[in-house]
Amino acid sequence: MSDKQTLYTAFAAKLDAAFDALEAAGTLPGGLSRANVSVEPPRDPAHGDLATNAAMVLAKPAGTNPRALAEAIVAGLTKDPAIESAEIAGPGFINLRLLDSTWRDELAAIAALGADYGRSAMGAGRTVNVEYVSANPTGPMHMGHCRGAVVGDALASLLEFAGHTVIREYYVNDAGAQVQTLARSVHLRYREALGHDIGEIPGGMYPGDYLIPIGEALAAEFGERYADVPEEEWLELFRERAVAAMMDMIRADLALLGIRHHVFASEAELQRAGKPAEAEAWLRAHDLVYDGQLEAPKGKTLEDWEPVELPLFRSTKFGDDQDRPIRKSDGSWTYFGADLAYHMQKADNADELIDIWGADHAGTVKRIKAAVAALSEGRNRPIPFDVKLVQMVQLLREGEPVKMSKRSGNFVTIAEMVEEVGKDVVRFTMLTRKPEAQMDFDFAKVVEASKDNPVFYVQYAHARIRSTLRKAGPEGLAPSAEHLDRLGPDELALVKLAAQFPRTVEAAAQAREAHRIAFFLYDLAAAFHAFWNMGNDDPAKRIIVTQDPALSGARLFLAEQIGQIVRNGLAILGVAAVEEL
RNA sequence: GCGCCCGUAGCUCAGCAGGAUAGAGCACCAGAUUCCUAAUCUGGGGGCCACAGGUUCGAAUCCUGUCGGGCGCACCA
Repeated sequence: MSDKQTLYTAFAAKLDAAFDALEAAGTLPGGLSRANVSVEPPRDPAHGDLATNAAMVLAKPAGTNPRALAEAIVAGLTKDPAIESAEIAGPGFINLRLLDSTWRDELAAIAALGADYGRSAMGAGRTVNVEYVSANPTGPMHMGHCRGAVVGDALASLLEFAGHTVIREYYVNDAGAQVQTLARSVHLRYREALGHDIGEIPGGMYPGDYLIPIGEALAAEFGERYADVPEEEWLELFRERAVAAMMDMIRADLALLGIRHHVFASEAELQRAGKPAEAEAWLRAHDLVYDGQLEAPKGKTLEDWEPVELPLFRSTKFGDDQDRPIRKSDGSWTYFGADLAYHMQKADNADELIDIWGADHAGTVKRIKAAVAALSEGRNRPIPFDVKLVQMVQLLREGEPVKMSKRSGNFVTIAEMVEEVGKDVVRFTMLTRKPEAQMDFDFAKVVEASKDNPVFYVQYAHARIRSTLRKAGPEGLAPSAEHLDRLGPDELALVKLAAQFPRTVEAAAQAREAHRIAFFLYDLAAAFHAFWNMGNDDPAKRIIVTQDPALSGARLFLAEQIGQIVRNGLAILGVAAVEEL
């Protein structure tokens, strides 16, 4: 896939060749590690188009000083016809200036690749499992789930764009005490639908109205059959029906955000299939599980604490603070015990695992990482595993916190949010902050049509481009690559920024940080708006200059490609690029 | 007490897996806008990157410690 090569990797290759030549000539000793050599656009565009730190990094191991080495490298590089100039600056940077034609060619490359511009092959052949959302199936999706959902989904798309095969997975916790409580709550609603007096919903039960229709459906189906019989006769059935209904609801909520998982993995099925027991057997065989006693919790005193012997996983061997129980004293699996087996199952079908969790689960990161580390040993292959913690979002309305009470079941749902501000606003806003930082989400601000609102600002850039292109037709003008030589420094500056999209994608994928795409789009939009504004003062700088079709054609072509990149970036984020506002 | 995350302009935040003089928006100050593609534009001031050490040619970035803020610390999920 040579067409996937970015400008930067192309020049890194040239630099490599220059080093080979220097080694052959004896200027450089052979075998130096070039791992720390970078080729990047300098922060200050005045320094040129590309900069490399090669001389500084290699000078010491080469036994020479940066300046002398830089001169030798420069001498080699200036032979390349694509390099207009190479000069040494600062402590030993080599600044390269490329021929303008390089940037015109890049513009043409954007047009040729279209929606594929920026796609990378870096993940080719690798399958990554991204598990995200995984909310307990006990109610509708609310705000607490939203950020992780968007972050996970955008990350999955980013990794796909960077060439990975991605499995989008949701772990359904349909086996624990919580879903039994759910089943009992639904049973109440079932009896209520039959006309029984259920009084107040007892504390500890799920009080939400969303369970009423489920109770009604069960009443219609079963009549009085399960109304006054012991729990054993209906609990399992009601659990299954309730979970199924909850998952339908959750899937619908996720669809509102444009999220669709490939795999919904059921904890109950996992247990029925005996996976946790398999995991335990293997771990015991390798002395990674033993029967022992838990230490009493530190920092708080539990009155009812008493030591019990439990099967413990040696997570301390892999960096955890304490060994962790995989089964409870009644023999049933702990959440961790099942989750451990679940990660084993995921590792069967992927080279790499990523979990997106809420920050409130931070305390359990070490044990699950320890579990996967142990599994890596068992699989005789490393299973790279990353847990991304997503911080909470505070909802505001005109700067005032939105009051929510879990107890009354009164929380802002994702459905309500999407209805109020729209999917694109929710998604983009969630990605305008790095996930591990807390964020505010102000209903008033995120829909504001102003420069202060990044969602709007990026959308507006795209809409402006599209409206200009629409306007060009009737004027007898069209985008054309024929006279790209008419593009001047202002236009090429825009191209240079746009050309950073592919490396931004790779860097973001490498770091597993989709929000970098959002920030890149904001920068690109800002540069485009600035370019546009020049036309306000000077009509000759407008995109459409009616009396100059050649120039207009070139600028329209430029605008079209900028729009293409905005679309490509927004596509990764799962945000629609609008034609008009 | 222990662990994890965070600490960058008055405010909200970026900072590209160590690079050149630390950036953006808001707010503030000074200008522009009967023209146009204006759901505005141009310019300016403002920083001990919490603090102290260390690694390095070079640190906001990596390491150690301190201080401050948030979260977590069950056989719960």
